[in-house]
Amino acid sequence: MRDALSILASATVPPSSAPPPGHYRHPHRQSTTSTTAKPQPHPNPKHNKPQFPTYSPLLSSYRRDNRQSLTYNTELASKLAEDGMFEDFLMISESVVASGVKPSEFLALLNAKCVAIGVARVLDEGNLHSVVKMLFNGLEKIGIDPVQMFDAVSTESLRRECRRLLKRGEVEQLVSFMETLAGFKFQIRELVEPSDVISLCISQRDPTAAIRYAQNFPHMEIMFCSIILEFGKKRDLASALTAFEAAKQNTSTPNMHAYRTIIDVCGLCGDYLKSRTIYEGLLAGNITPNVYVFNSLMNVNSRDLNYALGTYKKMKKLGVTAEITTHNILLKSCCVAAKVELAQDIYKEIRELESKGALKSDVFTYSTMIKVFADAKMWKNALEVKEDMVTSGVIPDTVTWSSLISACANAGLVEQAIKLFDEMLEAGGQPNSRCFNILLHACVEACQYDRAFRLFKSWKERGSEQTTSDNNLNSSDDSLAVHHTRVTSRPYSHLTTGVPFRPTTSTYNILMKACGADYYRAKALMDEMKTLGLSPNQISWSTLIDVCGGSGNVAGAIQILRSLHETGIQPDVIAYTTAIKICVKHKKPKLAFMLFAEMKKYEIKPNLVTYKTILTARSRYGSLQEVQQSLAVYQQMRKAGYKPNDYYLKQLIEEWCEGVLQNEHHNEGQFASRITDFGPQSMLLEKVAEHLQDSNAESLSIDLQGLTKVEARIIVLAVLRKIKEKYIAGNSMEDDVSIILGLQELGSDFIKGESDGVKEAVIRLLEHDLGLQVFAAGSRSGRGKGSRMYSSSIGETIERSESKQASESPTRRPMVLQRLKVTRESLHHWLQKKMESSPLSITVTTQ
DNA sequence: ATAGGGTTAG
Repeated sequence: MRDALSILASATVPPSSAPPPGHYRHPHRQSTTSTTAKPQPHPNPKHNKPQFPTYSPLLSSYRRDNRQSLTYNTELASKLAEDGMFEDFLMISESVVASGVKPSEFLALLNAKCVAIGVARVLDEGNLHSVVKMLFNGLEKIGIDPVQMFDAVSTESLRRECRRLLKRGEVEQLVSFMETLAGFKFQIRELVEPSDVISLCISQRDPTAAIRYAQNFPHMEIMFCSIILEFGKKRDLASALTAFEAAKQNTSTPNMHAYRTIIDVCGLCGDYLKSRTIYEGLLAGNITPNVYVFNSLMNVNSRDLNYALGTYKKMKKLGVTAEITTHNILLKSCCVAAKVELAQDIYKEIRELESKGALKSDVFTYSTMIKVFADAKMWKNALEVKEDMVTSGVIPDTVTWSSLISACANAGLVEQAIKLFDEMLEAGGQPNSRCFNILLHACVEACQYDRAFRLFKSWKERGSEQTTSDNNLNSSDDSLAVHHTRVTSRPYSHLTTGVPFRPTTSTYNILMKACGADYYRAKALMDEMKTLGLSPNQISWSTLIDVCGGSGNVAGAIQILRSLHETGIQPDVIAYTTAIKICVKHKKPKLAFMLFAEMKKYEIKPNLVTYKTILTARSRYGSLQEVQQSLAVYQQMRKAGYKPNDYYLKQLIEEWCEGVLQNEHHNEGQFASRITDFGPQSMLLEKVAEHLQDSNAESLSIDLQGLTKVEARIIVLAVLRKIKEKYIAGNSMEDDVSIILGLQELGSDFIKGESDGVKEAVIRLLEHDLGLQVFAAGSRSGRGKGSRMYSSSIGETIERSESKQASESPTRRPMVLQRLKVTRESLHHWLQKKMESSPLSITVTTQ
């Protein structure tokens, strides 16, 4: 009591004296009381009601008489609390308790409503945290349980504050508040819905706050898992991982649930490698993952069949029992990898385990297996699985039926698909949009476009009938069925499904494809889709481009692509590839290349299909520039990591190169080489591309090292063709053409291998076929000595030259880079001759 | 707590 009073007294002394030692004072209050002893309006302008002033008569009277009644003191405390002056409230409270009043007694006498108003006031002032903490600490020190002091009304003001912070998105404030309240044993779950707090943390990408909040709950592990999962759903792997690490720190025993959750999240975020790292972390810590962790790991990595199988083995080795889900995931993995046989083996194994009672196949097992066969177009096997299923007493669900129908659709069996659809209805199955779509697609795949439209129309009509007149269902049902039976002589029960039909964007996309080349019909479908509140997706646009182009309207197709940009939709690779295909199909290679350049401008990466499509744009050789263009595409393709095994381009290059010979009197129409002679790993196209690059224009050196005869021939011809094109364009030859053959040990034959016969083949081509002059030019011997014009007897010349060189150095035979030189003069002569025999070329030059 | 079905380009 004395202590409290002296503190109280010090609060009123002028600023010249020592600052008040009160530990209840927060900085703000301290400054106002120390700078002025005079009354002063509350610093918060919104706060109209003046605070309980330090000079108030109540306090003065208190100072005058220490021995006032308990009632008076509690009234005073309530009043102070009501005005939000909790420092003073605490002083009074402390003095009351110090005078021997039991905290619970004091508490009972306090006006709870005043406390509630005061709490609300303090919270409104915005200095929530420190004030609440100060108050609670003070209460605790006195021996009053803060929770006890908060009745329904004041708790409601806490709750209101929580809602306000939540609405404002003040995560830090809210979570700190929660921590404080939880520290005083408040049931924070009752103040604010935990999922709302977590959601706020997730939306603000604040995993730390979420974890801090979760730590206040007895079942924090479960909350950690939901935090990890929620971040995953937001595709925020980094935050999910932070939450996961925190979860690990907070639990003494490894939380398998958290492990499997983070692994699932890795899958959601597309980072399957990370899931492996996490799993390896478990193994490294000598912790055996449970079956859920293994299932999740296998599922996330199901695109990598070997990994999934390896994990399965590891799991067995560690003594973890695989369950049906584990096997289902393995089947899925096989399905993705299109490994039908392996899937069959696993399926057999499952059935064997089942016969032993170790396992029970479920609807997932059968549906997945049906999908395996559906993808492989093995519809009969798919139907067999259905029989297995029926004998095992497992009821097919919508997904099972859909997969079965899809199996027939993929095999082009419309009738069978419809039969299954009917069977499904008879069995009481409820088709959904996906199922309807599969059936429509079955018709489209089999080019039964009319049928697709008829089905669509009947389903739509049925849908509206059901919504308008449910009572007339039966009569209209029958008449409709009978009508169709008469027209088409089939039982068509699928027209009367009794299930509402809700078309989706996919439905419309499938139907748009069924429009064939009828652009206006496809366009009308797209409009209809929009009126139903469905939005066209990338597939819709690509299909529309395809239909438009297919109708012969290339400009229209490109226009659609452009309009996509204008409406803020980024066309995807497929939209561009489709447009490029249209250009190629309508023999507009320039447009195709323009679109190809455009897509790259928009940073849309071409894929294998795009490259293959664009490379078919030039089916016949044209100008050097055009060949260069194709070759540039080829090089990009290689750079992007696609296999360089393109038949079209090789053919194009070969044709273009051999074109050099077209005007020679021999070789008419006959290629000396065949494209099939190129090895699969051939660097030919790379080399040709290199030689034809404009940057290489002045370099007249051809390196034939490591090439086969056929390849060497193509390269030489390519360079000659380039020279010819340049010549026609007005660029004359400045130098000899140098051909590098390879290293040769002096006096010996060429190093045996692929280069065998290259020299002879090249010389034959140049001298015999083209009538050019060729010199041998070993780099060691120089022009005067080693160079020798080849005569008609090539072999003899070489032999003489070689034996002479050999005798010069009998003991040590150095390596020499063998070269050939084609003289500038003979090239000029050849070009001249070609101009004469090719009037078109002359026309080009004179223009 | 995990697993299965539909539509676009070569």
